[in-house]
Amino acid sequence: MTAALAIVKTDYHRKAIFMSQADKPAGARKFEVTCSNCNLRETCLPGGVRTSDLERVENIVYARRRVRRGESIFAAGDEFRAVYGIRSGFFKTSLIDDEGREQVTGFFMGGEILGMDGLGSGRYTGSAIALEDSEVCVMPFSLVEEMAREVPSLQRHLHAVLAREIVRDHGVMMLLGSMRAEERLATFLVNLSRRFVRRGYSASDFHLRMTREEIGSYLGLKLETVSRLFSQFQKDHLIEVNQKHVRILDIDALEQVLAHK
Amino acid sequence: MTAALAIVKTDYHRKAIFMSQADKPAGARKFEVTCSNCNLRETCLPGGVRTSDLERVENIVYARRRVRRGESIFAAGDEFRAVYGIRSGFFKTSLIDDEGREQVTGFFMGGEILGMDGLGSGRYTGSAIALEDSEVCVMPFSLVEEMAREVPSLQRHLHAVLAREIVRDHGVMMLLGSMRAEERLATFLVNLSRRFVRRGYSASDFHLRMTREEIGSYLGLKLETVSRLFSQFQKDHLIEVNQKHVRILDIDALEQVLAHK
DNA sequence: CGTAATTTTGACTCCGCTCAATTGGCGTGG
DNA sequence: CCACGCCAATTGAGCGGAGTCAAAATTACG
Repeated sequence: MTAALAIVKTDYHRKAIFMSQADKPAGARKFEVTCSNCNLRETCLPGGVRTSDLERVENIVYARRRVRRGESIFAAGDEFRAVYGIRSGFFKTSLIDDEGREQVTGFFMGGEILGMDGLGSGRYTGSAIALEDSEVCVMPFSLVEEMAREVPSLQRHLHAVLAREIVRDHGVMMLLGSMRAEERLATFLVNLSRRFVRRGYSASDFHLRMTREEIGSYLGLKLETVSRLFSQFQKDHLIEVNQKHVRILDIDALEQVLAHK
Repeated sequence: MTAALAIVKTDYHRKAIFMSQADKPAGARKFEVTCSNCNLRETCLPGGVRTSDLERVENIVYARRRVRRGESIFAAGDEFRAVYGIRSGFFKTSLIDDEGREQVTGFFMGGEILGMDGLGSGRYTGSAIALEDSEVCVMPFSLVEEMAREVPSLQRHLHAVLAREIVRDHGVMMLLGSMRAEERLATFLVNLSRRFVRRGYSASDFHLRMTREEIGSYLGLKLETVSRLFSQFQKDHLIEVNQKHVRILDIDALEQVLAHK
């Protein structure tokens, strides 16, 4: 009990330090949904933490923050303070190189974690931008680290989340390094579909939140090529496309696109 | 003192469990060089751990392991038990996809850490293969996690190492997604050069441990293209190449290759 | 020392890029 | 409500960079 109180105290101390305009608590809203009853918990940071520890662990969510479409939750070069769990919405992360070229490094949705790239250097190396109105859970990293020392299951899951990002990146490297254009787009669609399913959305019917240019950047293709491939896939009865709306007609065939070189 | 003893005891317990043919301690050799007097400490896992804690932390190096050129320290699918700090030598990491295509995901040298991709799933997702006779420090991950809970500076550095890998991967994504062939190879050479310098080797004169095919796989190019680019760079007096030996003649010009699209 | 592996170089091909014009969707303001 | 303008997406024509196929040269290694 003493220990628990000490932790709470520390939390408030940290919160005072951490407080900023951008991340201030949204009043009582904070407690409407806690990690305990969040349906995205398993993919998110507190995943795998057992119920008895969860009460303590959910204190790492220091605030919720709403972001509108087009806004960023952090930008390259910003001081690293927190990682963000996506409560709702859709994001892209990207890097800008010296010549101003944008490289989209990923698309992220509910339950996934943003901002881990800042952990090494003390600054975020990329930016995270909302592609639709969204809400994120702000998890000050000093709290995460502190709690991870005390709750092994949280520590393990933090490591798993970091490793998952590394594995994901390696997958993208494989995609960019050794796949042809059609395979890249098919992979992209299949991957999106799987992630939507897991969140209870339709596997075959969804709305793309990103532009052809953003898809192209992510896949190492030009936007015209992406557009042509969508048309091609439609002609081949693999999908139906209408602007940002996609319906997958033949997921097996789409997966076959990957299978035969 | 009691605490210290308890840890030591735990270490031995873990070691007994962890013991395997592949990773068994190489007798007394283990203690020739410890983390304290290892010149690669700063890049490696114990980096940033202060001297007073170092004595405890160096117990995470449970053994040294020699690997000959061509041998792997772990392969995709192997059970994840440890991460490996490179004591000496040179490695590639790679993935094999369903069609048997290899994608080289990175090249690694002294002080760098291998195996972190296994952390999430309990199995390594890629393989690490020595490109020359090498030696690695075996760090059982259960020990690393345990110690990270007790030594905050180790915890922080572990996170930094994981994040560094993520940032590195994002850099490769940018390279693969938005650079032309010459830019890719120039980036690769400049990057190698910088890493050699930091380890006390020549910035301009080095031996490539990998084949043209491996470079090509890493850079998303065919081996013939890599070969042609080497010849091209030589013709332009940027480098001198003779098979695996490279001498950089004009590092500034090489960096310029990146600058102008 | 002989065989296999790696590297280089050439000739040709083709996938994805560039440039350009057109269409469609959507919010804003008259 | 429609007209306008802006941005996103589509589609076409032509080109060029990197891939493919092939052969020769050089090196590594058992």
